[in-house]
Amino acid sequence: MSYALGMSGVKSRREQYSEATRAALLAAAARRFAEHGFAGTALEDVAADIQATRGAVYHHFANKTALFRAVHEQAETAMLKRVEAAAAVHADDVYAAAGAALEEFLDCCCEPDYGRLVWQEAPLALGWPEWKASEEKYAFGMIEQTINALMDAGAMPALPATTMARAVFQLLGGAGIELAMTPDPDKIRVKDEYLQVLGYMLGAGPVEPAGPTGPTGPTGLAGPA
Amino acid sequence: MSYALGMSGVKSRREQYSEATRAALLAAAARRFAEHGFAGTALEDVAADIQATRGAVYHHFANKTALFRAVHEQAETAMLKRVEAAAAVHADDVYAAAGAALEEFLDCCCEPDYGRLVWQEAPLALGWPEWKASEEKYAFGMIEQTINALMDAGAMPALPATTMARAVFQLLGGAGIELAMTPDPDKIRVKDEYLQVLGYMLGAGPVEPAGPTGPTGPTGLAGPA
DNA sequence: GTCGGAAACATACGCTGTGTATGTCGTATG
DNA sequence: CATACGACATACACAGCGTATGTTTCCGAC
Repeated sequence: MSYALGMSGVKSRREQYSEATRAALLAAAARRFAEHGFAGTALEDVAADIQATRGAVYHHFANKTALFRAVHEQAETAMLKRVEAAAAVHADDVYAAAGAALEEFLDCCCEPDYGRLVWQEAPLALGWPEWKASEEKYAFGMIEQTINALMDAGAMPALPATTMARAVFQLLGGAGIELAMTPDPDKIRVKDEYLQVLGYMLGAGPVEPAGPTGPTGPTGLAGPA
Repeated sequence: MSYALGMSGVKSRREQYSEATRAALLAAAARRFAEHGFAGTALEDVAADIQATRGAVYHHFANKTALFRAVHEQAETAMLKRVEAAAAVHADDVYAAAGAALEEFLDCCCEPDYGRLVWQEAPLALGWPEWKASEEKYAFGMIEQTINALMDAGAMPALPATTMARAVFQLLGGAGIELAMTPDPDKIRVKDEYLQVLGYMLGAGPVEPAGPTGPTGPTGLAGPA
């Protein structure tokens, strides 16, 4: 057993190089996957972007799917971090927190890569079962939590929570993919329209066309009566 | 120009044979695509199901994508026909018609093939832009029509209709895919839960847990106040 | 310091599957 | 009955994944 220093936090030069190429591969793969889709990208090209060969890819990842899995996981954790940070600002107000989280999520989807990667390619690349299991950990888990909080607060009748969460989940996914594919100049408008519609559907009532910093917050989620 | 009889409705024996194999190919492809996905099915296997070779496939269809396109279009028109028939029963009542259409659509999605084909494989096989354009003609067009009717009837505030339709569209798609993947014994329960949730989101208010033939119809869509 | 040894790649190969080009056979038509 | 065309089957070229096998470079021990 050599390389005993690996676990002490000190990285040998070889390890540093290796991690660098691995990171570079991930970055290149993310770009390619987001732009040309999973099936549309050849590992040869990914490797070429790094001035390497497919050998490097297959050294760091078991296969094409594993590479995508890594890219996907990276994108998801980054999103989750952003959304949690946005929600944490309103730790005292459930409604404001939900609204902030919602908007931050939609912003993530405006990032050209995220929507395509997570909502379009992932189910294909990973297969629906694994994709669903993955979302259970990320977006879906977060949504279910929020839904439960809103139900407890009385802002929403006690419907089957899981199915409700799934519906919202799918709704956000649709909005996300739509936003990801919308040309830049229209993004803001479409996003606002989605916020309105989501506010109506979740708040379960007509919503005044509040400005982005209106009295009920950007989502139009109405507080308790 | 020979075969002048082709346009008089009379089919020569050759044409009959040709159409038969074409139809058989479509049927076989539909099964394969639904079961193993687009990327997971080899044209070789599709042809083998017909006791033919890939030559036959490439004779009738330009390429793999074109074959899928034909299968997809067939599934969509069949669905549309069913839903329209279900809605036509309640020609006088907008709410009942919308409810019947909704439930029939979900039933279509319970068909093992439809959900997977249309909502999972189609965007991949056809590419997102073409898939979206296609849905514009089928499901989405129908939904937008219904939404407009509901808005006109005052059952729904005048939100951005197109975005609202897109949201509902995505919602139904999600329900469809979920139902398509749900094991048989749970299908009825999940479908009912979705009907409840959809009723809440669309009717924009709490919904009494009505039975399948309750006073407000199976969707829980409330009539005008 | 030098000497195994292993990690980090590169190179070479086989396989599967698509798309295309060419061949063959039957059938409709003059 | 000869000929042409449609409906396929066969054969081939090529791309892309996965694997097996080198080759180099660094690390650690003696």
